[in-house]
Amino acid sequence: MGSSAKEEARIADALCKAVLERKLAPGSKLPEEELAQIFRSNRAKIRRVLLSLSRSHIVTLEPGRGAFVSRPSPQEARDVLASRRLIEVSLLAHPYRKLSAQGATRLRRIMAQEAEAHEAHDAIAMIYISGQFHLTLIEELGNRVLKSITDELILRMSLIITMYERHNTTCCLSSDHHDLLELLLADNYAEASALMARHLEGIESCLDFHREPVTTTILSQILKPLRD
Amino acid sequence: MGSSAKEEARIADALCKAVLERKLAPGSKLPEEELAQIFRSNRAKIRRVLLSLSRSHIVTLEPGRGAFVSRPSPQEARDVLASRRLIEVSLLAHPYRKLSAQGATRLRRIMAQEAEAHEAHDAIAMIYISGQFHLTLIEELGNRVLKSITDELILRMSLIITMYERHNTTCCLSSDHHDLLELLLADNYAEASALMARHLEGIESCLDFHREPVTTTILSQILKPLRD
DNA sequence: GGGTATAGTATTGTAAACAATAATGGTTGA
DNA sequence: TCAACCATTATTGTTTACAATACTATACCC
Repeated sequence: MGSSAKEEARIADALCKAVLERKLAPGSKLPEEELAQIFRSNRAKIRRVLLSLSRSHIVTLEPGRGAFVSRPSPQEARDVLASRRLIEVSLLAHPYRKLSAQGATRLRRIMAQEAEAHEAHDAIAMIYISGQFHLTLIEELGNRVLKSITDELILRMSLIITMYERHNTTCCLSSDHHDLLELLLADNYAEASALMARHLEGIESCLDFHREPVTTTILSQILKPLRD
Repeated sequence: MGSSAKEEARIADALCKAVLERKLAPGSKLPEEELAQIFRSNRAKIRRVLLSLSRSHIVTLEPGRGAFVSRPSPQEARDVLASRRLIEVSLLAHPYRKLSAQGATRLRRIMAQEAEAHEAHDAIAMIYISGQFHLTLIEELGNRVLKSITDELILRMSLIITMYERHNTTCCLSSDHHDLLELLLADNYAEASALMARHLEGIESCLDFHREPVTTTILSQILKPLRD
């Protein structure tokens, strides 16, 4: 049975979600045995998952020392941000196809969740849902390849924000998402693209690459609730 | 010693090069034991390499059946082409930074190699060098993240061309590369971007997604010269 | 007291044997 | 002659034990 690949995907997803939700700090050690116990799995599977995540630049494998949550350098951070901006801004300016009614519905649904999380002051949920908004937008106006590329970029950006976020800042204004959808529905892609540029620049302006990032190496206790 | 990662990179590179040079046909079986012998390695390392390549969509792992060179579907092909077009065209229109003198030199050197291969009627070398031209361009005007993204897209495109190329067509006119460089040196990025769009569309126009692709499952004999 | 060396411990890396699964070929019966 | 079934073979998947390496703590010397 092909449940092995499924199980590995489950573990990888749990780890990615932990990164997205800023629970796994960059630099954290990821011991194989410990992960195997947490996910009720075995070292071999964990090992494959870590190899996969290292290919996505989420995890860094140091030979002989083990796996660590990646710590993107300021240069890598700038490159990731610029790449994401290039893709999203360009796609909005020259969409692969126009936003369908169905697509608009999907986006609205996500925005409703976003508002809900906002009401509940659930910052963690908001980060995740915000990512989903961007990804859905790319899938609707673009294609799946761009989506999977951006998926990885968003994950890497999560690490970047955790490392370099300036204090007392609130990233990713949800009002932008609302305005964005309005512009798309009005077929105003030029303005939508410009707004997206400002939106992403807004996130970037919350970063400070000079600050030496705190390396809160969180113990894996935090992963346990994410098992399933 | 960290020679293990090096060795795996060597094997992965050899396989990627074989894909780039159209020697490994899409659909070809990649038996673990055979690869281990060819590369004088062992199954464990081959296994990790195949897992890595599967994450890059170069190889498809079918549980219980083994690894195969990927066979991108027409839809996936269209998505890969569109994504690459988006990235390269947008980057030329809005480059991260202008082409430096050093960058121009790098590109000229690659174009010289291209001319050389053209003289020698070495079609295989030309494909590889042409890819290098595009990648260098992205590295010079953009950044490393975009480069590595495009690196993967070019590899996937190689599979796509092998599968869907119309007969009697010559893809990727090298004269375009020459004109492109001239435009960049003249600081005419708008025209360069337009030329890149035409250039990539030219490649796409050589494809025919209706044609059922020939599955020349090449035996791995062909890989042996690529061992080192 | 601090720094270095060393013994012990924990973790990662590798290999090999075994189990499970899918492909192959031959046989039998209609 | 063809098709279905079964046995054989080959290949993949998993587990285990072991080897190598890096970390930790203690003791010893300067």
